[in-house]
Amino acid sequence: MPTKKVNPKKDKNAETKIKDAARSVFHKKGFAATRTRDIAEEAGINLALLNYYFRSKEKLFQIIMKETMMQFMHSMVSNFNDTETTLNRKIELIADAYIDLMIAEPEIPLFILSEIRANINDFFDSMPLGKVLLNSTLVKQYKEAQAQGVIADLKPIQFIMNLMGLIVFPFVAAPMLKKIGDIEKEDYEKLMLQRKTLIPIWIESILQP
Amino acid sequence: MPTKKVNPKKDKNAETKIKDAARSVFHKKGFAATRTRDIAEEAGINLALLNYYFRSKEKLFQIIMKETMMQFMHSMVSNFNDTETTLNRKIELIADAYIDLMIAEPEIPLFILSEIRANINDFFDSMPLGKVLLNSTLVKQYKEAQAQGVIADLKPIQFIMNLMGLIVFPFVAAPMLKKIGDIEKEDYEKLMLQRKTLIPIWIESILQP
DNA sequence: GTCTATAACGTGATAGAC
DNA sequence: GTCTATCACGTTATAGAC
Repeated sequence: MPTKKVNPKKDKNAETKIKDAARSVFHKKGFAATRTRDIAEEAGINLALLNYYFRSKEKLFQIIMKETMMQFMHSMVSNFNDTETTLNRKIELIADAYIDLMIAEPEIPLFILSEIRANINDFFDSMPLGKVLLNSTLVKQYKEAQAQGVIADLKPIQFIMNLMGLIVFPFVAAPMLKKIGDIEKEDYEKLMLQRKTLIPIWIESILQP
Repeated sequence: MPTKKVNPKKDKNAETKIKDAARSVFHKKGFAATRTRDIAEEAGINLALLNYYFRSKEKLFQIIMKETMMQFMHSMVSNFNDTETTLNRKIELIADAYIDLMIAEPEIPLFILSEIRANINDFFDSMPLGKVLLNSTLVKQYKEAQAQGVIADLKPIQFIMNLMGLIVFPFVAAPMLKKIGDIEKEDYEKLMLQRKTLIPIWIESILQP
């Protein structure tokens, strides 16, 4: 059995190189602004190989889009439906997981929002996200807490908007906010890490009855 | 002196029709995904007229982008720098103005965020938004309140992220949130109107020391 | 599997008649 | 000012040699 190579870049075959490059370029520029030549160049392969392996730009994009959505939704769905954790703890875990993900891949949220708008039905047809969130354990616990009167009377969807807005918006608007605040990348990440602990506190104070 | 026509669509000349169509299509699809033929069709004019009046797609886009940024920044800068209003009142006015604007033109926030990312330096070079917000009256009042210990110790930029996130995110993510919550356009607008009064309350409770 | 060369197509832009 | 016809170019995709 051959030992795994140490350098992860060196032992990648052409197909993997193309996919990785495609992910990077699509995430940064979106479908329409991306040229297949950009991807080939970034991957360091011949342009014809892209079509050889993936048939078309469209098909390659669909693969990347699907994987990216899955990656983004996965921790959401699993965190939202954990039956072992309290409401407050879930909020901590969600903030933690998403901020880590977006520090690692800051292009993802704006990519998803832009491409979903361009192609709204394609994705929701193939993944019935529809009722998943509103039937989640998190929302059940939220409604229960409301019935007990321990949190404010606020629609679940408003609560989710607040939670996601506080978590995601600073990443979606990062280029603008960095300019406004004259903040370097490393300092911006520190601000985001602070928000991991602050957001659960803020959400709690918002929900005070 | 000729009386103004009643129907605003009928008396528009070709140049105005093109600009209005361009704004609409660019806002919806962004620069890269927009074809000049889309604009011409939407405007109901001949494709050649677009170049006759605006020279190029690029030039036309720059005009739209500049106007849109101005529209979006205008109420921000003026509200942020009003010396007659208290901090709490400013937050109310900002939420009110922005939610009204985005109900009227829901495509604007995602358009701006996407195109700024694609073209980050072009815009901030021509409009020195840099220090405008952090030197604003609002931020001065915010710091003053902190010095007096009446609000929590939280960096101004974090405060602005929260405020903007709570206001803007539901519009940026509207297509996704509508699907998740199974919400129609009119009901979604009602939720947004509720947030006008809720956001100032939430911000206040977040800032509780 | 990988390359070069080129076909096929879409899009931005213009020439020139009216 | 407005139109038709067309050019010029960039981009996606493929044929065919190796």
